Amino acid sequence: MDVLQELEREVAVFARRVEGARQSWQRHQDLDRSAYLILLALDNNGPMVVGQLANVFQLDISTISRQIAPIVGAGLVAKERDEIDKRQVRLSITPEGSAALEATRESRRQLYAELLADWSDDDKEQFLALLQRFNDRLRQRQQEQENR
Amino acid sequence: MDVLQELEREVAVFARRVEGARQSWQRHQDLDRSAYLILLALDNNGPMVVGQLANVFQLDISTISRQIAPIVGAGLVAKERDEIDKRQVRLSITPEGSAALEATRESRRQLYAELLADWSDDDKEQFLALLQRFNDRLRQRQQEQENR
DNA sequence: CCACAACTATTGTATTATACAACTGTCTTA
DNA sequence: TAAGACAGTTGTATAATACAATAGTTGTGG
Repeated sequence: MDVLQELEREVAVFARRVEGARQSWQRHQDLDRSAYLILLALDNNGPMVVGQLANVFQLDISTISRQIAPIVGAGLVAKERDEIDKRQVRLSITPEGSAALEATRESRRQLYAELLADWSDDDKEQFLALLQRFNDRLRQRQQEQENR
Repeated sequence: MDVLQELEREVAVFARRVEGARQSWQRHQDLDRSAYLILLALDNNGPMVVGQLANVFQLDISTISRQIAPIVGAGLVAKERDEIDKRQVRLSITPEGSAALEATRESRRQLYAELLADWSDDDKEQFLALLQRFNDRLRQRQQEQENR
């Protein structure tokens, strides 16, 4: 068996499946994918400007600009011009945003608890470690591609 | 550290990243994602009808119907009405389709060889096994959701 | 046995996520 | 200080998807 080929295939299927599952998984009150990821980033890193988010997600600034509109409208993130460089727009998570993030996070944690109910702690930790390693590698590669 | 929560997050990032990487990874002659996955399925399972493919990928029949048009046009899959049930359309991979699939597969195998260059064989096998297990679980869950 | 309901696939239409282009306002530098 | 670089927004285009309407085919209950 060619492990690389199998892995490649499994990753392709995985991406497709996770993507497809988005709609059906999502409970009504949950944040949608882009909002969730943006709030996660702001929660993790503290306030960020639009371009930084675009960079993190490897998306066009215009895409982020559009994705933040509804979550700013909903009061989940605050938007203010940077005082030092007035071109930039600084985004920070609000208390309401934190609450919404926590709710969605909990809802998803539940889902994963169910999905991985029969996995040993060791398996879960292994999977997490390998996924993180793979993600780091992908991030690194994307950086390289930019600087070329 | 909450392993489930970390895992959930890592999966979300992973899906986003793999999705985003699609364009930049894809060499010019390679099959696009939908063509690649459809040819993989036909190669694996033998001839299938449109509805079966839709079921495998959890997509609407109309979506598959549209996705097969270009690959039929390119001669990579053959399309014929089922003789027994003339409503159905039977799809099978052609020799050209097999060749195209093999080429894309090899190109991706190369990419993965590079991405995972410093992984031990053991790590790769572990990751593959865990991914497969997770994918199986997702498939199973989607089945459950349908029958409800 | 046949009319009508169910099913398969296609095509029309709408939505969503995305990128690129044009533009505005701000900054930096020669 | 004028010219170019930069950050973000908004307009427009494209791609992937779902749902609705339709056409052709099959199965079934009176």
